[in-house]
Amino acid sequence: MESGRLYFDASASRGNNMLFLGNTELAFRGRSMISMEETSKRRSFFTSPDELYDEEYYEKQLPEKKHRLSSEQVHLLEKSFEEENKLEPERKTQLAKKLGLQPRQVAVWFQNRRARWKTKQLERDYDVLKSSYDTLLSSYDSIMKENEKLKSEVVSLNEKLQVQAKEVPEEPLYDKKIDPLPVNDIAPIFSTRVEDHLSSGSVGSAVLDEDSPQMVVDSVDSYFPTDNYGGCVGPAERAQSEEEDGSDDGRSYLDVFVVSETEHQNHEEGEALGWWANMYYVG
DNA sequence: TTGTGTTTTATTGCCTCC
DNA sequence: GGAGGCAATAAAACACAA
Repeated sequence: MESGRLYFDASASRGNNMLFLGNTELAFRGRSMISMEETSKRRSFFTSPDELYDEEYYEKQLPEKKHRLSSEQVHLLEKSFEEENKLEPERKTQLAKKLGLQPRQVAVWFQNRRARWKTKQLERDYDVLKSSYDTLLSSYDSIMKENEKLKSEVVSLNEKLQVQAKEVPEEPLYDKKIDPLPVNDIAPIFSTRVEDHLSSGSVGSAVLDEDSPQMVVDSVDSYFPTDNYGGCVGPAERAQSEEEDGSDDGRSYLDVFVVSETEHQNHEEGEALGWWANMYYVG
């Protein structure tokens, strides 16, 4: 208790106004706490009860004053708040005694402190969400660029393949009966698999549409069948991240086994059916 | 010194829980 | 119905630029 302070407790039960000197209740009526100095400036401390109960006098002479807690008081309250941000009655009483405050003041302080904490927490949450959004957006942009680049690569390779097919009809590397896969068929194949991965993966609740980030084919391993080639992408059987493979280029790698529809049926009979494609997310 | 914005202390009203 | 929590708000105290 700071010496020489009178405390008004409108607290005790809302509306039943009491005045405290230290922990001693005094009969009083009014709204706020007043410092001893201010009290003595306006009238003597030992004002008669009649005067104290004179509403008009009180309102004219005693404007509302608020008492700032000392830094030691605040420090102790903060320490206590760190331990536990809720205040059970026993702790409230103990703290109040220790600090020389009214239990109601301690309760109010905790209440306001919780409100401040909540506001800060909201700000922190906002910052986290925003930075996560920004990261996602930038990786989405680079994936889109990469996607465009790869699409045009597929187009040009497909054209070359068609030219080659005309010039060398008996080319043994692939089956002449099979037409090159149109690029429009290839794109949905990859995007479908990415959707599967993202919607259940580490990015949480990512919801993808046709504009959403898509997976990029990084390289295709050497296993090409001699008489046929890919039509669809099989289930991703092993996934690895940069933590696992030691690379640190911001990409998440995923090896995907690529199969054709027809060969998928063959697989049931135990035959080899496709090739590994190394895909990655930029992120 | 003063005007203005921010922080802190306190009140009020409503809600939930026991 | 009382106690305690919370949101909204008031108002004193404080900080600071002009």
